[in-house]
Amino acid sequence: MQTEPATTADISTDRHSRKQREWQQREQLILDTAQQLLQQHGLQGLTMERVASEIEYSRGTVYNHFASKEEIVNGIGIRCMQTLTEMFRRAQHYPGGQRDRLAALSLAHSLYAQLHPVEMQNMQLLKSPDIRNKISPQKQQALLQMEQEITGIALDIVRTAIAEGELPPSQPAVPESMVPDTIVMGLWSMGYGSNLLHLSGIPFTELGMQQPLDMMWLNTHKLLDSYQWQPLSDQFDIQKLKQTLCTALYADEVQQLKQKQK
Amino acid sequence: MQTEPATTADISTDRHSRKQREWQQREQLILDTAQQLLQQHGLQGLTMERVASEIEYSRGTVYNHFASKEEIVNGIGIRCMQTLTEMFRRAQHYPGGQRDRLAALSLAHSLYAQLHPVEMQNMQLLKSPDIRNKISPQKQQALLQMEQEITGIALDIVRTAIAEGELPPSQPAVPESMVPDTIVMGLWSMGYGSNLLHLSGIPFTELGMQQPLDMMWLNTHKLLDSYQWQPLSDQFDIQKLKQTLCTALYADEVQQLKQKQK
DNA sequence: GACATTTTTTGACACAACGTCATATTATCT
DNA sequence: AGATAATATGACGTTGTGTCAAAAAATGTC
Repeated sequence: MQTEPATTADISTDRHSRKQREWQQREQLILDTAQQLLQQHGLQGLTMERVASEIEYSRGTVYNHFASKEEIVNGIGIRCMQTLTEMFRRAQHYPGGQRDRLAALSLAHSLYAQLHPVEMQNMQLLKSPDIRNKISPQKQQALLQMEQEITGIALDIVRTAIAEGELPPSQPAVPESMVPDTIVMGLWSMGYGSNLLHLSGIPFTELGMQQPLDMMWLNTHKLLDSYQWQPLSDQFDIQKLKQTLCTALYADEVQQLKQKQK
Repeated sequence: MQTEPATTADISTDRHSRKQREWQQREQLILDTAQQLLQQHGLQGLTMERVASEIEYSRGTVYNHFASKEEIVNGIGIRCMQTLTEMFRRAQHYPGGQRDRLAALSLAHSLYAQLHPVEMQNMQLLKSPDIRNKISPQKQQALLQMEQEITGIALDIVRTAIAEGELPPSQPAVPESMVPDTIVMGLWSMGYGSNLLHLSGIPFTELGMQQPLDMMWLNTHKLLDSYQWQPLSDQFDIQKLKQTLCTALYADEVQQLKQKQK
């Protein structure tokens, strides 16, 4: 039987730790390769066979790392969440009001979705029950942990806003304890939905509408306004804010995006 | 070569029309069977082989109707949109303010998502490019048409609301011509996102949050409020409205849902 | 009703990918 | 160097796909 080198203890001999390093390095190599295949050829084009031949090992070896294609996709998902988390952290420390920071999360989410459309779309797929069953509980847990981290950042910002008086703690029709959840979930679902609709390829213009992402920024602020989150959007220029955030926090990503669209 | 009987003309001889009827009947039978397989065994469990054996024809025959599993899923998608449209139409004719009607759409969407989780989730899958390529443009068109119909209903309601003065035609930061789009897209993406997040199986309670659907109704109304859509939600009881709409429009669906959760 | 023609159905075939596992290979330890 | 443990390999059985020539059934003609 083959077992993955223990990840916890056992850094005693540097021999072992080297092995471990190599193992993890290959794990990343596999994920790199798989992600590339996913981007270039879609989920269909991502097969264990191709991954194996690409990294110049045999299929069996790949199976030593990931028990199925689904686990690979899960692995890619985790890495996605990691980079998204990193973008969120930048927003979290943006020197400005909490409202700006929260809005920045929204922006980050949509930039990310545009930069990694395929990954984004396939993460959704990971959620369906019959696919979930093919992923070890451990690895599911790892993904969940990232999700937890990300929501944590958002919740923190809202709580700080309340503490600092930007946002009234009590809202009509919402129990006080639920206020942060509700706001975070509102933003999250709106962002999530907009991004997925954007990626869906529905020709909105033919349906007599604008593109979802153009309206998302607007609606995000409308929602924040309705919670009386100061400053309200008629007191500043939301388009300007977007520009500012883009250059201050996400210059790199915007750059990449331009590159990509060219 | 085998060709599908012409769908347009040629009802001349009743012999032909009978054939055609039989053909369409079987098409439905296939979709029925496939949908059932999808619900019970997930997308993995839906195979041409099983469908064929289930309807007691050979695989070849199934391929005469649908060139691939993807086309079957597309077919299921179209039927889903049809029943959703029907639910939307009920909302459209609800005797009440336009705001109530639009809110009813939101409700319908979420009831539907709860009743047909698997279908809902897999419709999203249809949107990824590499799957799209496996569906004939014609059949894609059919799906698109349903989408068009559905957005049409929503847009109509908003326009009527403006005409009747429930909703100010001009909004800060939104070009007047874009107001209906923006509102519809806001609601759509929020509903879409909430529903998908709800189905995602993320254990929100473990992340210290409520369930998405509980907050969706609230946030929907917050959003409408922020557009100054009268009557604002502090002038009536949104929970009460939900109840009313459930019994007046969607008693059946609510019933089914209870059945299902039991 | 018998025969020709067209339509529909069938299942065998070639292919692609999956996941397993006994065996071969390589690295490590003494 | 020889023993032992870790790792990699690829052949194998299985399941599913999509195609297509041939069989079967239905339809049209006399």
